[in-house]
Amino acid sequence: MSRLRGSVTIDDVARHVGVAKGTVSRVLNNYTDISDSTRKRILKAVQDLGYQPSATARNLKRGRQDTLGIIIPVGHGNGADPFLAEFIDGIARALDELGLDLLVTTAHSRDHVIQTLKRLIARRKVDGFIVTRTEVDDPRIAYLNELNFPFVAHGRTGDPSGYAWFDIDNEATFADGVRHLYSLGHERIGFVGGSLDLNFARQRREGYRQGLEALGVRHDPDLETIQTISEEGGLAGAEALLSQAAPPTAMLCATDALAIGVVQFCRKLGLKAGSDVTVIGYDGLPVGEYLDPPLTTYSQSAQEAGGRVARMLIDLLDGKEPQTLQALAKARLIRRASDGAPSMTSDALANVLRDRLNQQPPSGSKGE
Amino acid sequence: MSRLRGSVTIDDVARHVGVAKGTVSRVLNNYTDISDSTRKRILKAVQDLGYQPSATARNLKRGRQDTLGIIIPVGHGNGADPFLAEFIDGIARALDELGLDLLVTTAHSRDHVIQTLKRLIARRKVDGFIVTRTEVDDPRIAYLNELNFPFVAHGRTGDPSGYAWFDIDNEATFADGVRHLYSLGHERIGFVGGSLDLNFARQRREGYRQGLEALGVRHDPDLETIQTISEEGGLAGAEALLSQAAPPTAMLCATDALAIGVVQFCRKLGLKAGSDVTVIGYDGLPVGEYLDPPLTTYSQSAQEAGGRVARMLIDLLDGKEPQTLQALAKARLIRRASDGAPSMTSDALANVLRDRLNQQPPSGSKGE
DNA sequence: AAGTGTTCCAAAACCGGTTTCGGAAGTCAA
DNA sequence: TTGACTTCCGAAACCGGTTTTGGAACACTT
Repeated sequence: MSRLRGSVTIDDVARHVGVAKGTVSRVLNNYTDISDSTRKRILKAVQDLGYQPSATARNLKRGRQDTLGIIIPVGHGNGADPFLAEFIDGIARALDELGLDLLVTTAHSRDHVIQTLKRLIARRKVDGFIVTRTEVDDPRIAYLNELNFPFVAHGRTGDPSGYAWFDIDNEATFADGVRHLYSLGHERIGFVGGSLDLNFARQRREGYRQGLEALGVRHDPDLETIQTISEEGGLAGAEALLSQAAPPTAMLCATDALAIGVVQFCRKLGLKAGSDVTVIGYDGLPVGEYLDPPLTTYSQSAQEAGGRVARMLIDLLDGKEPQTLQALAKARLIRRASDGAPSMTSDALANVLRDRLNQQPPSGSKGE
Repeated sequence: MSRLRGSVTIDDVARHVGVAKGTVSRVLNNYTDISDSTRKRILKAVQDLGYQPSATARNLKRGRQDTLGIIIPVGHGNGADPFLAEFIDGIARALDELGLDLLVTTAHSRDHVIQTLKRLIARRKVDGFIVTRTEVDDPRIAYLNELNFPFVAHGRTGDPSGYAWFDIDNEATFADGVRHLYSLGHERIGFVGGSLDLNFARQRREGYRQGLEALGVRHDPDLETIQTISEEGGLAGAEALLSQAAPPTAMLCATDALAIGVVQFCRKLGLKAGSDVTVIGYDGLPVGEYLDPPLTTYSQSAQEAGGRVARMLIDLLDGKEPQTLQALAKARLIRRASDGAPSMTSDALANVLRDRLNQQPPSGSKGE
């Protein structure tokens, strides 16, 4: 009969038992107005025939898809983010328990993201979205809010009211970073930050400043630098901070990518991170473990975050108010080997650097 | 009227124009039996009302979902694979052009994979699957073949006939690796492989052997070791090969994870990869760039592979025969800095190693 | 015996599209 | 003028579920 491979429909079950298909449906949806004997006969038939309802047909009537969407932004060709891979893993695990699924799409520009959002919503392919890498002024969030379409953000925007989000307490974490460095004995603590368009970058700088203030250390603007978030940015940032008359003995970096660049710059100058100078990153990237020395960094569990965000979205779809779905978590310090007590004062460091910066070869030639 | 936010249905459009909804549908599906004037009026109304057909309703009738599925296997808690992140990116890009979407699920055990497969098929949520990390005897492929459900594998199984796949020519690539090492001057070339349950691991060892044979170099079983694919496996593999009387001066590794372990073991012994000993990996992991020295490796573009596999699956759904959809690609050698001409003979190396292996401290303490 | 509830389920409407069927109107040749 | 074809489109069936409606059968009052 049915030309689709083995697909058993509700009609097949109904016919097999000799009842109306509505009755089968009611049994499967736990209505109470079915006699025990009929219920049993139907359940047996469902078993025997291996019937599973078609998600499509059910969704058409119900108006739900049992599918959540995530749109991952990807740069031009430059691979995907390992954080996102784990994040998605966390989401998928959480959804699996509830029989929901995750639709993953990538978008390569700001316009493309909105366009994809629009398509997925109009075509009704998903019930809600998970938005990652929020910006201070995020067009996706504006769009979804306007449509009143359910979503949860991983990370906040400039105005974090009125929608559901889960975020790391960047301020507290970076203030903690400053405290940690200070307790190691560092007094000149630098900060290598990222573009202030990104909300988290702004918050991390704020946390750095708050940390200093809490300790009563004067905030020196020369110890702060803003770079693009990349290894190159880290190189530039380290150069900017270290070539000063009174360089920092420790550098707190907004991301691991920046920290990796900083460590590289230090190595080029023959400085060893962890003893000559201290570097701390943020992200807990696996790459950090293989660095020389292994990078000390703050980390949140991406998988945990994914699960958390997914559960929040489900709550939202169940009717909870977005305002009640806002949560902060703190990142954990993973001490590896790029931090330690200062081996020399800022002045001594400046002396060492003065010579080396001059004789520094133009490029990273390895020598024999 | 409609209680769903702004959702315009085909009926709205039909009413607005004053035609039957079937007519609207025919216009949108490019039927030819519609007069130009009617077509224009309808298209205008579609524009004006911002109508987009509901994927759900369309799928119900069509029996297609315009959605492909991928199930990523994840170990217990130990993060996701960066390769897969890029692979998914490649798939998503290819699908985006055609308006298809990708459903991503994770599974944490063999049974769970089959179970998820079953659910997704029975519920008719996807039209086809992409299967990654194939095993020599892969239950997923057996299951899908049995059901005659469309899928494309990334990687082959022991019996690669009868289904669509895309794979790297592991044999050719590893034979090429041997040739490369030989041309650098290495004569004792080792191989650190992975569990032979994994099909690619088997093929890579085969390629290694073929490479030797093609050069007329005698195959020495002592130069081959099989380890679990991980950094630890690499450490163990390096120890096994290097502690012999006639150690290899170069080691070809089945994956980057193994190669990373090998490099680490060498470093612990004070050997520098790229000069004292040569190490080549496979995977092109970004991590490799940050290694000291940066790892020379073979790589396929994960993104490209994803796109390729996605397009194959689409062809399959369009009715192409699976047998015509089988393709091999060759990996590219990315020369970084862990390979080079041998700086000493196997004998000399053995001498150096003899001392160092004895005075080797039990654990990886860094010293000052 | 008639009226009033329950209990249980069949039948039909509905979700929003696609596709089939058939017929009205117009065109053209005979 | 009539018959045969086209052209174009309305009406209805259909996909496979869920939900509403309504009524048969039975038990229980009064």
